[in-house]
Amino acid sequence: MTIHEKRLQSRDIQPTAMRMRILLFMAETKSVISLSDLEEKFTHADRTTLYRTLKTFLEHGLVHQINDASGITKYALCSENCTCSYPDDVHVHFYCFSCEQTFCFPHLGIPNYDLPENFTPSNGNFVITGSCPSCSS
Amino acid sequence: MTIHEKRLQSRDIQPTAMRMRILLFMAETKSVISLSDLEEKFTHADRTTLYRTLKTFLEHGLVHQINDASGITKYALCSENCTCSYPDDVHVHFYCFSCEQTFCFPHLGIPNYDLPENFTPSNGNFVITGSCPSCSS
DNA sequence: CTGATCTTTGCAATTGAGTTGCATTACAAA
DNA sequence: TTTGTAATGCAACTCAATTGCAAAGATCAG
Repeated sequence: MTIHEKRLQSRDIQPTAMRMRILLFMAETKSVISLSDLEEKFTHADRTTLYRTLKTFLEHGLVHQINDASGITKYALCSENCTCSYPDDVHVHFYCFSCEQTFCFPHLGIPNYDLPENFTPSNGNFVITGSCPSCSS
Repeated sequence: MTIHEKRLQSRDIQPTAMRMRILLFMAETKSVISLSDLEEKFTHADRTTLYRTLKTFLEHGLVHQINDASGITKYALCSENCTCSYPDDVHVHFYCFSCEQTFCFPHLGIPNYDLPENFTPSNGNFVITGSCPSCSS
């Protein structure tokens, strides 16, 4: 059993061939991806399958979802011990408006905000927009 | 000349009847709205006009844009002296997954993050998701 | 092994937000 | 009033996201 297979099973996700390939791809690229990115990579697979795979990964806490300024939903692999809980596992992301790439900054956490009364937080989405190193020259 | 007319002119926006009505509506509701919200309110007006009005307001710094977990672009009036600059004028928003409403928390600013080298920030989008007072009962 | 059952995948079609081009109308300057 | 510019309305389109249903594959009991 591979490490990726274990990773899926530890999140109660049936490790099918398709899911293994997608997990492998996300682990290799180490970056934030969109559904379209998967479509470009897996031209033989159906859009719906890729879509539902991401949704399954999301529901089982294997990936987290990022809403950047592009309006396109992005996904990134969670760290091994992540439980996607607020605020500890929520971190900053960076969206480059030039190359439209999104980056994960796991070391940049978020403050434990003191919200107005009766506002109960459960998750967070923190995206800083700007120019990335490749586009800042 | 009304206060709203002045507000438009101070941002170099021609104060047409349509724009006055939309600004008035946004000032009255004091909340975060979407294009669809405007459509519901201004049934006689065209969708495109409302869309372009929001775009004009945005480009002239009269409103700021919020990308919450709903995937629908939201807008909120800026404070009088706001220049939409990062990080000083960027603040936290709250999205209720139950009633799907979004709230502005202008008093909750964002940290001045120390980003990795050559990442140049220009704007930020900080949304906390959870349950609002009306839905937390 | 075989059949029954449940899950996963593929195909087709739809929804809805966002956007654009162009014609028409309203407004402002000369 | 005339003329030019800006704003509005109408129609159509793009594209990400989503759903229903059928086909294929995996799992399990007998």
